[in-house]
Amino acid sequence: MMSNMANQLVSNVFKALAHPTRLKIIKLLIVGELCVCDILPNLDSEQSNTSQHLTILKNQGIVESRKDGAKVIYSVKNKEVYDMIALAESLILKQMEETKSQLTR
Amino acid sequence: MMSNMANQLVSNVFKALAHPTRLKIIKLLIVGELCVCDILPNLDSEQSNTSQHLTILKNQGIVESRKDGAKVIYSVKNKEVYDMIALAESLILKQMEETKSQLTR
DNA sequence: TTATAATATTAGAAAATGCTAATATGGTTA
DNA sequence: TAACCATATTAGCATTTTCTAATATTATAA
Repeated sequence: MMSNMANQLVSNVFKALAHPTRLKIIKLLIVGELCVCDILPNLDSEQSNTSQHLTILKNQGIVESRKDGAKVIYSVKNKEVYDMIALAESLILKQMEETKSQLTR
Repeated sequence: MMSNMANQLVSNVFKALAHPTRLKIIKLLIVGELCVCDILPNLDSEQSNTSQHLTILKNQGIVESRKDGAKVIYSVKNKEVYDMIALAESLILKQMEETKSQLTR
Protein backbone atom coordinates (compact mmCIF):
# COMPACT_ATOMS: atom_id res chain seq x y z
CA MET A 1 0.00 0.00 0.00
CA MET A 2 1.12 3.54 -0.73
CA SER A 3 2.57 5.35 2.28
CA ASN A 4 1.50 8.55 3.99
CA MET A 5 4.14 10.50 2.17
CA ALA A 6 2.64 9.28 -1.09
CA ASN A 7 -0.75 10.60 -0.01
CA GLN A 8 0.91 13.94 0.56
CA LEU A 9 2.28 13.91 -2.99
CA VAL A 10 -1.07 12.86 -4.43
CA SER A 11 -2.84 15.55 -2.49
CA ASN A 12 -0.43 18.12 -3.89
CA VAL A 13 -1.42 17.11 -7.41
CA PHE A 14 -5.12 17.37 -6.61
CA LYS A 15 -4.48 20.72 -4.96
CA ALA A 16 -2.92 22.02 -8.15
CA LEU A 17 -6.03 20.98 -10.07
CA ALA A 18 -8.39 22.40 -7.45
CA HIS A 19 -8.81 25.88 -8.88
CA PRO A 20 -11.19 27.06 -11.61
CA THR A 21 -8.61 29.29 -13.26
CA ARG A 22 -6.02 26.52 -13.39
CA LEU A 23 -8.59 24.13 -14.85
CA LYS A 24 -9.41 26.73 -17.47
CA ILE A 25 -5.73 27.07 -18.35
CA ILE A 26 -5.42 23.30 -18.76
CA LYS A 27 -8.46 23.27 -21.01
CA LEU A 28 -7.09 26.08 -23.14
CA LEU A 29 -3.89 24.08 -23.57
CA ILE A 30 -5.76 21.17 -25.13
CA VAL A 31 -4.97 22.76 -28.49
CA GLY A 32 -1.27 22.17 -27.83
CA GLU A 33 1.17 24.92 -27.03
CA LEU A 34 0.20 28.46 -26.07
CA CYS A 35 2.27 31.43 -25.00
CA VAL A 36 1.23 33.29 -21.88
CA CYS A 37 0.17 36.16 -24.11
CA ASP A 38 -2.44 33.90 -25.70
CA ILE A 39 -3.62 32.44 -22.40
CA LEU A 40 -4.06 35.79 -20.63
CA PRO A 41 -6.89 37.26 -22.74
CA ASN A 42 -8.95 34.10 -22.13
CA LEU A 43 -8.93 34.48 -18.37
CA ASP A 44 -10.33 37.08 -15.99
CA SER A 45 -7.18 37.05 -13.90
CA GLU A 46 -4.44 39.61 -13.50
CA GLN A 47 -1.23 38.92 -15.37
CA SER A 48 0.69 38.33 -12.17
CA ASN A 49 -1.95 36.03 -10.80
CA THR A 50 -2.04 34.00 -14.00
CA SER A 51 1.72 33.69 -13.86
CA GLN A 52 1.41 32.36 -10.31
CA HIS A 53 -1.17 29.80 -11.40
CA LEU A 54 1.12 28.65 -14.21
CA THR A 55 3.95 28.25 -11.71
CA ILE A 56 1.77 26.07 -9.50
CA LEU A 57 0.84 23.84 -12.45
CA LYS A 58 4.47 23.64 -13.48
CA ASN A 59 5.66 22.75 -9.98
CA GLN A 60 3.30 19.79 -9.97
CA GLY A 61 4.57 18.60 -13.34
CA ILE A 62 1.22 19.19 -14.99
CA VAL A 63 2.50 21.70 -17.52
CA GLU A 64 5.94 22.50 -18.89
CA SER A 65 7.32 25.58 -20.62
CA ARG A 66 9.95 26.68 -23.09
CA LYS A 67 11.13 30.08 -24.12
CA ASP A 68 10.70 31.55 -27.56
CA GLY A 69 12.37 34.93 -27.56
CA ALA A 70 10.61 37.10 -25.05
CA LYS A 71 7.65 34.76 -24.99
CA VAL A 72 7.16 31.71 -22.83
CA ILE A 73 5.25 28.84 -24.32
CA TYR A 74 3.33 26.46 -22.09
CA SER A 75 1.93 23.03 -22.78
CA VAL A 76 0.39 20.18 -20.83
CA LYS A 77 3.11 17.74 -19.90
CA ASN A 78 1.05 14.89 -18.50
CA LYS A 79 -2.04 14.10 -20.51
CA GLU A 80 -3.40 12.07 -17.58
CA VAL A 81 -4.82 15.31 -16.24
CA TYR A 82 -7.42 15.31 -18.98
CA ASP A 83 -8.55 11.87 -17.87
CA MET A 84 -8.64 13.05 -14.28
CA ILE A 85 -10.80 16.02 -15.24
CA ALA A 86 -13.07 13.82 -17.35
CA LEU A 87 -13.58 11.49 -14.38
CA ALA A 88 -14.42 14.41 -12.11
CA GLU A 89 -16.91 15.70 -14.65
CA SER A 90 -18.57 12.31 -15.01
CA LEU A 91 -18.81 12.06 -11.23
CA ILE A 92 -20.56 15.42 -11.16
CA LEU A 93 -22.92 14.43 -13.96
CA LYS A 94 -23.88 11.27 -12.07
CA GLN A 95 -24.72 13.31 -9.01
CA MET A 96 -26.80 15.71 -11.06
CA GLU A 97 -28.77 12.83 -12.55
CA GLU A 98 -29.38 11.48 -9.07
CA THR A 99 -30.49 14.84 -7.71
CA LYS A 100 -32.74 15.31 -10.72
CA SER A 101 -34.45 11.97 -10.25
CA GLN A 102 -34.98 12.76 -6.59
CA LEU A 103 -36.65 16.04 -7.53
CA THR A 104 -39.03 14.50 -10.06
CA ARG A 105 -40.06 11.73 -7.69
CA MET B 1 -16.98 23.30 -23.88
CA MET B 2 -17.74 23.15 -20.16
CA SER B 3 -18.58 26.50 -18.59
CA ASN B 4 -16.93 28.40 -15.78
CA MET B 5 -19.46 27.19 -13.29
CA ALA B 6 -18.55 23.63 -14.28
CA ASN B 7 -14.92 24.38 -13.55
CA GLN B 8 -16.01 25.53 -10.13
CA LEU B 9 -17.77 22.22 -9.53
CA VAL B 10 -14.82 20.22 -10.81
CA SER B 11 -12.45 22.20 -8.63
CA ASN B 12 -14.65 21.43 -5.61
CA VAL B 13 -14.25 17.72 -6.29
CA PHE B 14 -10.47 18.04 -6.60
CA LYS B 15 -10.41 20.12 -3.44
CA ALA B 16 -12.18 17.35 -1.55
CA LEU B 17 -9.49 14.92 -2.71
CA ALA B 18 -6.66 17.32 -1.94
CA HIS B 19 -5.97 16.24 1.63
CA PRO B 20 -3.81 13.34 2.86
CA THR B 21 -6.25 12.33 5.58
CA ARG B 22 -9.17 12.27 3.17
CA LEU B 23 -7.16 10.19 0.70
CA LYS B 24 -6.33 7.79 3.49
CA ILE B 25 -10.01 7.48 4.39
CA ILE B 26 -10.87 6.70 0.77
CA LYS B 27 -8.16 4.06 0.67
CA LEU B 28 -9.40 2.48 3.88
CA LEU B 29 -12.86 2.26 2.34
CA ILE B 30 -11.61 0.15 -0.55
CA VAL B 31 -12.58 -2.89 1.54
CA GLY B 32 -16.23 -1.79 1.31
CA GLU B 33 -18.16 -0.35 4.21
CA LEU B 34 -16.61 0.85 7.46
CA CYS B 35 -18.12 2.50 10.50
CA VAL B 36 -16.46 5.67 11.79
CA CYS B 37 -15.29 3.63 14.77
CA ASP B 38 -13.22 1.46 12.44
CA ILE B 39 -11.86 4.38 10.46
CA LEU B 40 -10.76 6.42 13.47
CA PRO B 41 -8.03 4.12 14.85
CA ASN B 42 -6.37 4.07 11.41
CA LEU B 43 -5.87 7.84 11.31
CA ASP B 44 -3.87 10.24 13.43
CA SER B 45 -6.70 12.77 13.48
CA GLU B 46 -9.01 13.80 16.28
CA GLN B 47 -12.48 12.34 16.19
CA SER B 48 -14.05 15.70 15.46
CA ASN B 49 -11.60 16.43 12.70
CA THR B 50 -12.17 13.05 11.08
CA SER B 51 -15.89 13.69 11.21
CA GLN B 52 -15.32 16.99 9.42
CA HIS B 53 -13.26 15.28 6.73
CA LEU B 54 -16.01 12.70 6.23
CA THR B 55 -18.54 15.50 5.85
CA ILE B 56 -16.42 17.13 3.15
CA LEU B 57 -16.18 13.85 1.23
CA LYS B 58 -19.90 13.31 1.59
CA ASN B 59 -20.75 16.81 0.42
CA GLN B 60 -18.85 16.16 -2.79
CA GLY B 61 -20.66 12.87 -3.37
CA ILE B 62 -17.48 10.86 -2.98
CA VAL B 63 -18.72 8.83 -0.03
CA GLU B 64 -22.17 8.05 1.35
CA SER B 65 -23.34 6.90 4.76
CA ARG B 66 -26.09 4.96 6.46
CA LYS B 67 -26.92 4.50 10.12
CA ASP B 68 -26.71 1.20 11.94
CA GLY B 69 -27.87 1.81 15.47
CA ALA B 70 -25.54 4.28 17.08
CA LYS B 71 -22.93 3.66 14.40
CA VAL B 72 -22.61 5.38 11.07
CA ILE B 73 -21.32 3.30 8.19
CA TYR B 74 -19.47 4.98 5.35
CA SER B 75 -18.64 3.71 1.89
CA VAL B 76 -17.27 5.11 -1.34
CA LYS B 77 -20.16 6.14 -3.54
CA ASN B 78 -18.37 6.89 -6.77
CA LYS B 79 -15.68 4.40 -7.66
CA GLU B 80 -14.26 6.86 -10.18
CA VAL B 81 -12.25 8.36 -7.35
CA TYR B 82 -10.04 5.30 -7.32
CA ASP B 83 -9.25 5.86 -10.98
CA MET B 84 -8.56 9.51 -10.29
CA ILE B 85 -6.15 8.61 -7.51
CA ALA B 86 -4.48 5.96 -9.68
CA LEU B 87 -3.95 8.56 -12.42
CA ALA B 88 -2.43 10.99 -9.94
CA GLU B 89 -0.12 8.30 -8.65
CA SER B 90 0.99 7.34 -12.14
CA LEU B 91 1.66 10.99 -12.91
CA ILE B 92 3.87 11.20 -9.83
CA LEU B 93 5.69 7.99 -10.75
CA LYS B 94 6.42 9.37 -14.20
CA GLN B 95 7.91 12.50 -12.70
CA MET B 96 10.04 10.46 -10.33
CA GLU B 97 11.39 8.40 -13.22
CA GLU B 98 12.22 11.57 -15.06
CA THR B 99 13.98 13.12 -12.07
CA LYS B 100 15.88 9.89 -11.49
CA SER B 101 17.14 9.74 -15.07
CA GLN B 102 18.25 13.35 -14.83
CA LEU B 103 20.26 12.54 -11.70
CA THR B 104 22.03 9.53 -13.18
CA ARG B 105 22.95 11.37 -16.35
C1' DT C 1 21.30 52.60 -25.45
C1' DT C 2 16.77 53.60 -24.49
C1' DA C 3 12.13 52.19 -24.79
C1' DT C 4 8.93 48.69 -24.89
C1' DA C 5 6.91 44.11 -24.61
C1' DA C 6 6.39 39.68 -22.20
C1' DT C 7 6.70 37.35 -18.14
C1' DA C 8 8.13 36.48 -13.27
C1' DT C 9 8.71 37.70 -8.52
C1' DT C 10 7.64 39.83 -4.17
C1' DA C 11 5.14 41.67 -0.21
C1' DG C 12 1.27 42.05 2.19
C1' DA C 13 -3.78 41.97 2.82
C1' DA C 14 -7.97 39.11 2.41
C1' DA C 15 -10.22 34.82 2.12
C1' DA C 16 -10.49 29.97 2.68
C1' DT C 17 -9.17 25.83 5.00
C1' DG C 18 -7.77 23.01 8.86
C1' DC C 19 -7.39 21.96 13.59
C1' DT C 20 -8.55 21.61 18.61
C1' DA C 21 -11.41 21.67 22.46
C1' DA C 22 -15.77 21.83 24.06
C1' DT C 23 -20.44 20.67 23.58
C1' DA C 24 -24.55 18.58 21.39
C1' DT C 25 -27.27 14.74 19.58
C1' DG C 26 -29.10 10.19 19.20
C1' DG C 27 -29.00 5.57 20.20
C1' DT C 28 -28.08 1.87 23.62
C1' DT C 29 -27.45 -0.51 28.00
C1' DA C 30 -27.76 -0.96 33.04
C1' DT D 1 -34.30 7.05 34.00
C1' DA D 2 -29.29 7.57 34.12
C1' DA D 3 -25.02 6.64 32.32
C1' DC D 4 -22.61 5.58 28.28
C1' DC D 5 -21.22 4.98 23.26
C1' DA D 6 -20.67 6.73 18.71
C1' DT D 7 -20.75 10.56 15.92
C1' DA D 8 -21.70 15.44 14.66
C1' DT D 9 -21.52 20.30 15.33
C1' DT D 10 -19.69 24.66 16.81
C1' DA D 11 -16.51 28.42 17.89
C1' DG D 12 -12.28 30.31 17.63
C1' DC D 13 -7.53 30.18 16.49
C1' DA D 14 -3.63 28.80 13.27
C1' DT D 15 -2.18 27.89 8.80
C1' DT D 16 -2.47 28.04 3.93
C1' DT D 17 -4.06 29.87 -0.26
C1' DT D 18 -5.38 33.54 -3.22
C1' DC D 19 -5.24 37.97 -4.97
C1' DT D 20 -3.55 42.72 -6.03
C1' DA D 21 -0.25 46.14 -6.73
C1' DA D 22 4.23 47.17 -7.29
C1' DT D 23 8.65 45.99 -8.99
C1' DA D 24 12.15 43.04 -11.31
C1' DT D 25 13.95 40.55 -15.28
C1' DT D 26 14.87 39.46 -19.93
C1' DA D 27 14.50 39.97 -24.78
C1' DT D 28 13.62 42.72 -28.68
C1' DA D 29 12.97 47.01 -31.41
C1' DA D 30 13.59 51.80 -32.31
